[in-house]
Amino acid sequence: MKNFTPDDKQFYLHRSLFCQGLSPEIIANLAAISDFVTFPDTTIVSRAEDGYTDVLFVASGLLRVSISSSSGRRVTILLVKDGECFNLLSPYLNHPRILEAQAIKTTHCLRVRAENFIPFVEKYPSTIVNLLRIIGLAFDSSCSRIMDFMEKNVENRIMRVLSTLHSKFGSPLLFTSVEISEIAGTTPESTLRTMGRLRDLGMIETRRGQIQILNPKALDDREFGDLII
Amino acid sequence: MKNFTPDDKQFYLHRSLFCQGLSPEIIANLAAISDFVTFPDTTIVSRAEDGYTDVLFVASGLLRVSISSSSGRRVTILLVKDGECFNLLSPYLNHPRILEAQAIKTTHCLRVRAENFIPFVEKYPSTIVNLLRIIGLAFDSSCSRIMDFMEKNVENRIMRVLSTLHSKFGSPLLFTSVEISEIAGTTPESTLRTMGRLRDLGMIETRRGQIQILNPKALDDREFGDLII
DNA sequence: TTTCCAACATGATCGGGATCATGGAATTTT
DNA sequence: AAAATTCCATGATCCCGATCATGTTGGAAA
Repeated sequence: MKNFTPDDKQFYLHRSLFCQGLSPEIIANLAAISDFVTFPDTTIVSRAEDGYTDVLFVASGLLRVSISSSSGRRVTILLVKDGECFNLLSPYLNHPRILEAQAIKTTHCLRVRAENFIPFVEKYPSTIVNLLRIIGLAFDSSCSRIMDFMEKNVENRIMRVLSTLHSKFGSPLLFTSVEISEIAGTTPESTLRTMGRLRDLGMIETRRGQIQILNPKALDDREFGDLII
Repeated sequence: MKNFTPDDKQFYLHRSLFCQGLSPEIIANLAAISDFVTFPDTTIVSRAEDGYTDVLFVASGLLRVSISSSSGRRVTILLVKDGECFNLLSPYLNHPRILEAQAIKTTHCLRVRAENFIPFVEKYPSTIVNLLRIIGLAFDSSCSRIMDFMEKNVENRIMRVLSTLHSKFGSPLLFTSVEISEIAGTTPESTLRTMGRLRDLGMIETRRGQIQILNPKALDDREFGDLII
């Protein structure tokens, strides 16, 4: 990837969620304390408990934020795409975190070190509104997932995941049954069985590694608010 | 309850988590925009989707923050006791939320309206650090719960809940099996069966409405980080 | 083209925990 | 004191979904 000028940085930041509505001056300052980093596909960005505190603004590519258990099972919490950011909270948390992040495409990011991010936010408190809105939505989504685990069966959880992915990434979805199962919190077998049923019902079409959503509305379920992946 | 002077307000705020390390000037300002409110036992403080945006600093009593499903099941997300706060995020979220809050003891709070809270934080950006730390811990706890649902059986979840409640409220715990089950995300029957086993193992003692934790360490489980209730 | 591997598909089994049911014990109310 | 209510306790059943197993298909690599 070519070298990036300050203008390039501002270009990317300007279209990020975090910077919506912020003044050019603030964005310029954020650009000044950021630098470009590239994570090739499959790179592990951060591990659980490793104390990673950089804030990343994704310019292109995709990061998977997940948690792994000792039994080797992984749950995907978030898929961070261009315009979104990762690790906004870590600068403020001294405790090591259980989240881990991996690039699942070649991913270009703007990186801001915690020691620069904290003073930046304090200097420009108008950024707090966006910051807390982003965090708030993530928190509510997380609560929503807890309710899904309590109340919804595998079929409903997968329907919701497909619907959410569809509105975020469009169609067709380029995910395998393993990836879907890690998001929905189930097994690949159950995912395939469920998708088989949905296919029979004419709600989706599947090919190897891709899923066409034919009827997004039928998959929708807002009982516990918005799900964010 | 008697009338409260500004000094009383500052006294309570000073010992709250949110105000740790903040200057007296900031605390005085927060006191100035707050007013005392009392919620008698069983009062519903806010309902899902009702757009409640006041921030509450609990001075005494207990608030239960929970989510209910259409089938009538309730999951307890947080128990907010003195020194803790409720609804820090709502001022920043326009969407109605799925959380609901109820006083489960007579509860005295300092209340700050959203329209005063937002300018307050912007005026004193040093509050952000505490704010984001509190939110961050809650978010991580929420992720931790998702993992618990995925990986842990009812027995382990209940052990973890008991251990967490014990370190927060001390011994004996004044909770019924219904309340424990709503925190652990299971049924009262499973809770009683599990507690029966724990009793046989000599880890707890139970009486009607109270639980003595005899061996807190044996109940502890930190695989997915700290649980916050 | 053959080999190899990842992904898809589906059957069979098994168990954890929800659900239903029943009864007893402790408090509170009348 | 009797009645009513809430909580504790435990047995019986049943079902969803994890797990194990086996086979197929598609695409890439050798």
